Formats: sequence, structure tokens, C-alpha cells
Amino acid sequence: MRLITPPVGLTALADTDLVGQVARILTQAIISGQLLPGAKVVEAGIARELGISRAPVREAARLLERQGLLVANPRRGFFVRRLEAADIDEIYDLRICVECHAAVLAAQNLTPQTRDMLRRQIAVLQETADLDDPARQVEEDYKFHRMICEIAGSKRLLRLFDDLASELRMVIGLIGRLYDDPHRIAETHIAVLDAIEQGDPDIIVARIDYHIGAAWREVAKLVRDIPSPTNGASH
Amino acid sequence: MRLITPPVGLTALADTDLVGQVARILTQAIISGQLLPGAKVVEAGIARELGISRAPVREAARLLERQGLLVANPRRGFFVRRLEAADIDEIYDLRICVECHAAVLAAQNLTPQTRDMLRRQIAVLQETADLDDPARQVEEDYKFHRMICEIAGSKRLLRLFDDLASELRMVIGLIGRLYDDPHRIAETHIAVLDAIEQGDPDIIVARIDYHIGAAWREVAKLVRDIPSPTNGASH
DNA sequence: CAAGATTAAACTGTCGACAATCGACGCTTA
DNA sequence: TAAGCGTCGATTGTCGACAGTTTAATCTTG
Repeated sequence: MRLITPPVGLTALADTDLVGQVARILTQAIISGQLLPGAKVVEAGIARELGISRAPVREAARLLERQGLLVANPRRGFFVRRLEAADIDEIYDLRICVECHAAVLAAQNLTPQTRDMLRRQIAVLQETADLDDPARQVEEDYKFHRMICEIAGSKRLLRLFDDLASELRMVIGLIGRLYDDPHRIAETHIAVLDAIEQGDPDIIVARIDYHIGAAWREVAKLVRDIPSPTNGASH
Repeated sequence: MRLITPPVGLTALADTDLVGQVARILTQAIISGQLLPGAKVVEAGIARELGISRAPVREAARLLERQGLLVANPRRGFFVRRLEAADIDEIYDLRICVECHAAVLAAQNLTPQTRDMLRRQIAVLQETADLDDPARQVEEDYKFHRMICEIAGSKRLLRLFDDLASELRMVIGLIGRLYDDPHRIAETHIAVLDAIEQGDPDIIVARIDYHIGAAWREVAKLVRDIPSPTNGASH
């Protein structure tokens, strides 16, 4: 189970903050599906693969533990978090709450520059809707929502969004495809941006609610179709 | 700088999960003001004091880093997070967003048992309002709000509340006293509970908004009075 | 006397090692 | 044959050590 593609290991990047590097590598391995939910994270294995000792690996694992991607079982090791259907609901519910707030704040802070940034991202979204590349669509979708949180101007809000997003990407990666109709999704993005530009909180909340709610229903449906979709790694 | 009162160290508690123990001790040291904002957390010092090695201390510090209580400066060590006035605003803003949502969810899930639990906590709040014990008032206040998040039934929501609360307690501990008029605050708690029992989302949001907003203004005022209240530990 | 250079102490980052523990496998026995 | 038991390998938890860096203190010099 290779976590990194370059055969040279991570020596090229390891100028400073080794723990941060490992944390990023582990995160990537999880959201890309190389490490499946429920899988055991063997410290020595990761360490050997990266050509380092176990200490930095453990510290990185602690970071991911607090982030919610890993679960620590004392004397048993770290495991990739298993997400049940209830977790999906929890995440989307919280995401709506957070992003509604972010969008209202973003509307207050909106400048011509940030507005154009959002518009450009919507253009990208429309382009990718034509392509048959679900992973790319999810990625660009994520970027749009993250932009709103950035414009909102709250570090904690942004971090919270990133945490929720990383959990979601974990399951979306497993589902593979996400959108039935990418073009329709792209249109609801436009509706969201219109609302933000208009600036009316009630409309913003209604649009975000509908937009994310649609994704929620979509994911919930797919998760229910597959018996135990988030439970990889049998043992 | 003793972190623990019992002279025996932590051996009495150290059956399992040493890292978790250390994390709790460090958290307590921070929110109790033993470790001031900006202070350096010397790994060897903590380790020696607890009679353990540096490895578990570092892992615990990573947990607090992700939680936001500590900041890691590569090759320089861990420092207690410094909260500026802008951080206070950020925290309260997010707190209102989160707790409004929690209260609406709690109203949906409310049972006679959980309702009574909240009522009892309000009674406790009213009792402590008579006492001249600000720390206790803050503590019981915190418990009431946490109950709402518990009743809401979302683990992530609760964790988020705990994170925000720990950051707030850090600065409130420094401010020392919090409320101008404890009785008036106790009354707004009643208003919040009434709204939850009534179940109308709009009213709930309005009451929570006002209630937490009042605390926000109070804290912001006190923070502004003191030039640099959250910046202890000069160097 | 102040500012910069130099030396010494303290601290972090990482590693390898060792004991304790867990899980799996195979063996015995009814 | 199936259940219970003991053994063995694999893995975690913790420690002490060492190299490299940062910080503090001392000394030099204009």
C-alpha cells in the first residue's frame, strides 16, 4: 500500500515540519481512498514507507485524531474513522448551518475582487460539468464553497469547513460519482452566488440550504443503496 | 509552575491512555490560567513534572494544537495560543451560529427528561447568582449551554462547542469576573429555555442571539478596558 | 556606554530500543 | 468436530540518547 507516488520518499519536501508533511500525506491517503474506513494505520509500516521513525508518524496521527479522520484505540492503534449513515447526516446538517453563516458574512465582505473570484470559479464549474470527470467536479465544487468561507474572513469558520469537507471527501471518494446531473448542480451554484451578490440574508440561507440539501439527499441515497459503503477493510 | 496538585504525580490515574491524561492536564492548566497565553510549553519541563518522558507530552501537545489551544512553532516549540480581540469576536460569532442551531435541534428532540434537566440547571444558575463566585457562575453557565448541545444530539456539534468554550474559558479566566449583573443573565437563560420549550425556531434564534450577544459585548468591553489582557508571558 | 560578535546553555526533532500487550494460529481435549 | 487453551509473532507505549538549532549570556569593540 504505497502512500506516495515518488519513489524517492518525501526527502525532497522534508526541509521543515516533518509532522505536518506526514499529516498531509495521511490525509491525502484517506480522502483518496488508499486508506479505507476501518483500516488499521500501522505506525511502523507508515514510518518504514516514508523512511522515518515512528515518533513523527504518531504525532501526525494525533493531529488527524483530533480532526476526526482517525480514531485512537489505546493499545490497539489508530484506525481510519468509520462513517455511518448518521454521521453523514450530522456532517451535512452542520455544514448547512456553517455555510449559511459563512455566505451571509461573505456577502457583507464582498468586494469586486472576491465577487469576480467566485464568478470565475462558477465558470470553471460549468466547464467541468461537460467533462465526464466526477472527481474533478467534486474538487471544483469544494473550491467554490471554500472560497465563500475564505471571504467570510473567519479562520475558525474556514477550519471547521475544511474539517467537515475532509470527512465528506472520504465518503464521496468511495461513492465515486456524486452528481446525477452536473449541469443542474452548476446552476444552483449560480443561484447561490446571485443571492450573495444581492446580499439578503434570508435568500442566501434559503439558497444555500437548498443547494447543500440537494447534495445531502444525493449522498444519502447513494449511501443507502450500498449496504455498508463506508466500511472498507474487513477486519 | 506546578501543573498538578497531588504530590504523587499522575501515577494514580495512569492506568491507560497517558496521552489523554496529559492533554487534560495541559488543557486544565491553560483554562485555569496557570499557563498564560503566549507562554512557552517546555516539553522536558512538563515531562519531568509528571514523571514521564517527552514523547507523550508532544503527542498531547499535538492534540491541543489541532484544538487551537496551542500553536506549534517548528524548531521553537509549543506556545499557548494568544487571543486577540478579533479572535474573541470570531469565537462569539461562531458560537452564536452554532448554538442557535443546537437550540433549534434541541427543541425538536426535547423530552420531559431533558426539559427537566435544563430547568434544574437554570435553578442552579439562579442560586449561584446570589453567591459571589464568578468562576462558579461561568462554570454553571457553560454547563447549561453544553446541555443544549448534548440534547441536540450531534457529536460534532458538541465537540465544536467544547472547542469554542475552551478557548473562551481561557480568556474569561484571565478577566476574572464576567457578569455585571448575574441575576439579569440568569433571566435571559430562562427566556432561552422558554423559547426552546415553545419550539418556534425564530424565537429560539432571537433569544440565543440576544443572550450570547450580551456576553459577547460584556467580554469585548472588558478586553478593551485592559490594554493587552490575553497576552501574558512577555517573552 | 551601546551595539554587535561569540560562546555556552537549553531545547527541539528524530531516532532506535525494550518491555508490555494484543491477536492469530495451532494444539489439546472432550 | 468444535470449543478451550497456550504459544508466538506483530504492534503499541514509553523511554533515553544524540545531533542540530535556538535562545540567553558573556565578551569584545567602536
